[in-house]
Amino acid sequence: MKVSSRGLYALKALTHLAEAYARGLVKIHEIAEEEQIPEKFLEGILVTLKNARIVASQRGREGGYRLRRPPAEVFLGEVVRIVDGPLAPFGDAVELAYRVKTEPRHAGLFDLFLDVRNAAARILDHTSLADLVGRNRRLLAARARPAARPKR
Amino acid sequence: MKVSSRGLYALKALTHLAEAYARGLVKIHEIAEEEQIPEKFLEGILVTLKNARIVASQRGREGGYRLRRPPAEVFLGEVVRIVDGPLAPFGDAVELAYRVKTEPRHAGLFDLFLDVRNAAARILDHTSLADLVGRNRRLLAARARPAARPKR
DNA sequence: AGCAATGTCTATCAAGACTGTAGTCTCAGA
DNA sequence: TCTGAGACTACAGTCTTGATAGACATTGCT
Repeated sequence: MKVSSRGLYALKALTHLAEAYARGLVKIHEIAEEEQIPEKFLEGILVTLKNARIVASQRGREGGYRLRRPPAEVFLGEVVRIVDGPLAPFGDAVELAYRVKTEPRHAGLFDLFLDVRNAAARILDHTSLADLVGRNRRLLAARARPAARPKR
Repeated sequence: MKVSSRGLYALKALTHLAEAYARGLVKIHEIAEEEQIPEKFLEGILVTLKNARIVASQRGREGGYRLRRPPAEVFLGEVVRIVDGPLAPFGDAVELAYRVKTEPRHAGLFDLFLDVRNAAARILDHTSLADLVGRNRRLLAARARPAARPKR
């Protein structure tokens, strides 16, 4: 799997919407400005996310975007798959399983790729936008008082 | 991380060379034919691997390619990094660590990407060509007598 | 009703990467 | 010196990526 600029922007924008979830609609302009994303480019990304039913939009004055589900119910794996395709390092899970059976000389290789995919999926499909926001806070707090952090 | 056709071909070719390690030099033509890789394309890939000191070549009649190290000492992570770049889903490990510190609003995201990278590295940097060949054999054997395989 | 703000959509574009092909050069050995 | 093999250079077609422009549609407000 590879996360492109598009993917990174999508995740940053969704993080923004997650933090603003209680506030309701947020304008593209605000997101673009605060997250340092080219506004027009972000527009296209948000349309993709809207078609995938991750976000909803409201047109007209006082319009904007909002998450369609609570932040705790939007998982990063879903977002990455929408914007950047399958999590597998090569093809997708279905293709890999197929190749394991049809290319016996390299079954081990495709099987290994499946392991890598599953490792990524285990992380990304169990982390929600709410988890991300929490992680941000914890990391920030850890930076503020590094001495208080237990060693590990 | 994303494995391209180039990367897949590289890994297939190296698997071939690993299996033929005892035989010594192997001609490009043989690899291309048996592994179903466009010969001229494979040529370029092998040059890359030669420059990276993974394989060695011999010109002239009776020339060919061979692994420079025993198959048990060539790890897939190394190969993937040479052909397809860093294992991280975005940037590389150094950049991610840097961004965790310089983009506090998204520290959690980059930290998570580091987790994904580490999960992939844990697999790919601990699997050698020899492991791959062994895995092929085990999978093939499991297919030959599926009843004998313990359930799981 | 009409204006202004805002979001949507389509088209387009430039740059670069990726895949694959062709031709020529160079080297080693018979 | 001839031959078979890898090495190097160039290129073309296609796809992907990141980004921009501008026309169009919808809504709120006056």
